[in-house]
Amino acid sequence: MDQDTTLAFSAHDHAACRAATLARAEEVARARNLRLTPVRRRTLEILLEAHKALGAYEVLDRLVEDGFARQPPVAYRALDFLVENGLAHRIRRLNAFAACLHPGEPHMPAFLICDRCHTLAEAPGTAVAEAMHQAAGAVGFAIDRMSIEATGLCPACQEAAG
Amino acid sequence: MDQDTTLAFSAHDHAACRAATLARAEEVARARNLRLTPVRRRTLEILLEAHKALGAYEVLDRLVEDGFARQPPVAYRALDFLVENGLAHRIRRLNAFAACLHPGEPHMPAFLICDRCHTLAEAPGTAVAEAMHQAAGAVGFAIDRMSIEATGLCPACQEAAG
DNA sequence: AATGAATATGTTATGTAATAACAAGTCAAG
DNA sequence: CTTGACTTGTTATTACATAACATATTCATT
Repeated sequence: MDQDTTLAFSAHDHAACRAATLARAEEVARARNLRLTPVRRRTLEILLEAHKALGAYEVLDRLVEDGFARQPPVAYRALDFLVENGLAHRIRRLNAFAACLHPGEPHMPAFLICDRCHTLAEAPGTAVAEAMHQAAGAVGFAIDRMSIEATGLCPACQEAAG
Repeated sequence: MDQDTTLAFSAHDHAACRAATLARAEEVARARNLRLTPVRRRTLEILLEAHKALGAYEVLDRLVEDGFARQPPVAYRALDFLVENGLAHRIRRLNAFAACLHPGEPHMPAFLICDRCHTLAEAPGTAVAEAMHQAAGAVGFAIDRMSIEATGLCPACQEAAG
């Protein structure tokens, strides 16, 4: 298991973590000629600061604090842009969004959502994705995108819940 | 690959298919002492007739035709009951519901959603689920439930689009 | 049969998530 | 310096989901 995944369930330096991820995201944007405009950049920062999944309207609330208009499209457009470009992920079970922790690296995240503390971990889903492609291939289905999400209890909450 | 999955993407006798599935669902309900009341039974029939994923309000529209009140809880309660008891599935990517095609048989469905014709197939996701449990176990996460969904093109639509 | 606990339904209202549509502004390439 | 692509501002609407509480039904137990 890689380090980042483990980190999601442990205490760590959020500030350093998010600064590094943001820096990597900016590199990716530059390399691909993406326009990381103020709203978009701020939206990504917000997701990184939260370090968990945020609903579009929660993001919007924070954008408002930064002077942007309180209008759903403001948040949705920025979030959609980030998701389209692999800088954020959409968590369907939560109707929420989270910053991608591995921008640039092609990866198929499998999300682990704690029912109790709502921490979100991005586990490496390569094996999962492979099994999925196999199952789909067997019936001739050509996969474009997939969402692989699980709910349950993170290590800490398992202890707490006994 | 099992037969049912293949069937989802081919022409077949919908009427016979849904009658058989409904019969199996009724057996399951009897065996487990579930109360398959009129709304619930009718809701299941509606899902089976559609043979694709339906939004809660689409289900509600059809329930209204059968004399039930046009109130969201009517549809949601019936749908939630069916999902809770494994007689239907919730497709998160679509905010929609579909009848389970294998009621009673424990299974982990992997959903394949065609972007073009919106057909939904329930592929056997055992291998996928296993890979998932492995990935989760490695970080100490205890999975309760998971959703495995993919969008893409079904065989027929690949040809049409190709 | 009476009764009480659990379950299911009827109903009103509200909360939450997401998008349509169009006008106006920005920016880089020709 | 203008054209075309992209981005943003703004209004309004649509879609999805649940809270809360009253009523009724069911079923096991007296």
